[in-house]
Amino acid sequence: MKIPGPVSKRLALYHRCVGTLLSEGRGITSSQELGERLSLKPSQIRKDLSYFGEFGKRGTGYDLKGLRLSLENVLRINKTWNVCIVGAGNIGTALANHREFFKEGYNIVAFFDRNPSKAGRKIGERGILVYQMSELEEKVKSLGIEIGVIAVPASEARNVAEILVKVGIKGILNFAPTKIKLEEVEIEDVDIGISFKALTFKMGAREIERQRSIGKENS
Amino acid sequence: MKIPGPVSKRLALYHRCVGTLLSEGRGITSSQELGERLSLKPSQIRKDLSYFGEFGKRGTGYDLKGLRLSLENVLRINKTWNVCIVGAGNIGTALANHREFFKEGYNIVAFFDRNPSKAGRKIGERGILVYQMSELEEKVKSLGIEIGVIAVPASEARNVAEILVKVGIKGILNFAPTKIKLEEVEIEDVDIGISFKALTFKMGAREIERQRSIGKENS
DNA sequence: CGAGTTTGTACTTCACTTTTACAAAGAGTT
DNA sequence: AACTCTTTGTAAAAGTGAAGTACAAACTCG
Repeated sequence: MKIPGPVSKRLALYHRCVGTLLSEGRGITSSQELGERLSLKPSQIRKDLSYFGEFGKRGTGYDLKGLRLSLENVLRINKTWNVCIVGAGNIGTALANHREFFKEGYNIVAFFDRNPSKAGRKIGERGILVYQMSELEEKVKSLGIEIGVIAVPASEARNVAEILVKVGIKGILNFAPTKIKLEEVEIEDVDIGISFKALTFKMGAREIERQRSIGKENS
Repeated sequence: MKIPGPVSKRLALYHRCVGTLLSEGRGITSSQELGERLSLKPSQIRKDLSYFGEFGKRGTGYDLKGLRLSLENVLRINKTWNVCIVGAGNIGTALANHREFFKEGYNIVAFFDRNPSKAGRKIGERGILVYQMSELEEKVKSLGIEIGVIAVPASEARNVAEILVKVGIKGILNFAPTKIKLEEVEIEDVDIGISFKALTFKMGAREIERQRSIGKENS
């Protein structure tokens, strides 16, 4: 069965919300409550979940612990993923210090950098080692790395992505401001520059709308 | 006229692609070329642009400099936006060091942090000052800040957003792992945790598909 | 002037997403 | 056990965006 694209991000939101509810000491929830917290229609939540099974109990709702487990299976975070970051710059460092990711099953185990003088350094609070690019293939194997984060300039991003594919990486999180398209691997883009521009575009649209409605008012 | 949501992000992509073409020394382009570079249909690009005017020349294509200017008007980056970052942590520092944003019209002018001991420090290569939260209102006015970046833990994010709205901020870029919904302001979320989970979900889906097709092959 | 391009746009079709609506299943009460 | 209330799961309908088609209009170039 084909799963619509946006579902994956919503599932991740559900998982996070379930975690929040659990930490508030709650035991069960409903599609309605989740919908309120996430500004989504309850029916959409039920439909999204129905792609993967029946996790609720009619008349009661969803058992939070069970739902979390189910979502973790669906999202494939019932295991720890070993992650490497290519590019030992600011973004990479920020990621390495974000202990949230480790808690959620993503374990950053190595940095790689084109600049050989960075090799041997330790990055961030957890002191993650920087290796040379030439060591990538060996380290991916020996450390069991399955996910690569691209945190290099746009001009190098495609090249890095191809290298990652070549050494057997199956998933890439791309922070470089460029669209990479490769058949052999899943790529998820995090494009902050585009987000800034989309924001100012929407701010402009809102401003125009505001002025238009004032104009109408006075006419 | 109602503009479809996905259009804003595509416009930002066009703008970036136009910049790349210009830096390659090119003078004109066509919807076909843009389509090839961005993996989009030429008709969609023409359609997106047509929402905002007629920027091309029939028989020739688009003058790159003119198109860039037009896109900058549409995206509201024909001016410099003054930006503040709330939360002087790792993400904030990474943003402050990203000179790309400044080049594109987003000028980070101040940090704010709840922790008073951080006040007075200078962050990043450009030495941007950290102020106390109590100085927010005054600084937003005196520095002409219009955009706020939320780079604090999820638990504080909503509170910070409400403060930002109160002092007159019109646009928020939210890096905290939580969905904030406020009527009075445009909010754009950058949610790295969700991107990680969406990635492993897709990796799992691809794996299942692969196994399924192997199974079919052997039956 | 005529052939060849390429845009801008109207119209259609298609695919996907969201919403609506309701039967089915269970909980709680009397 | 009968009845009410709640909430799920899902089929069907409605809505939305994307893709494809088609073509007149505008421009270039020889």
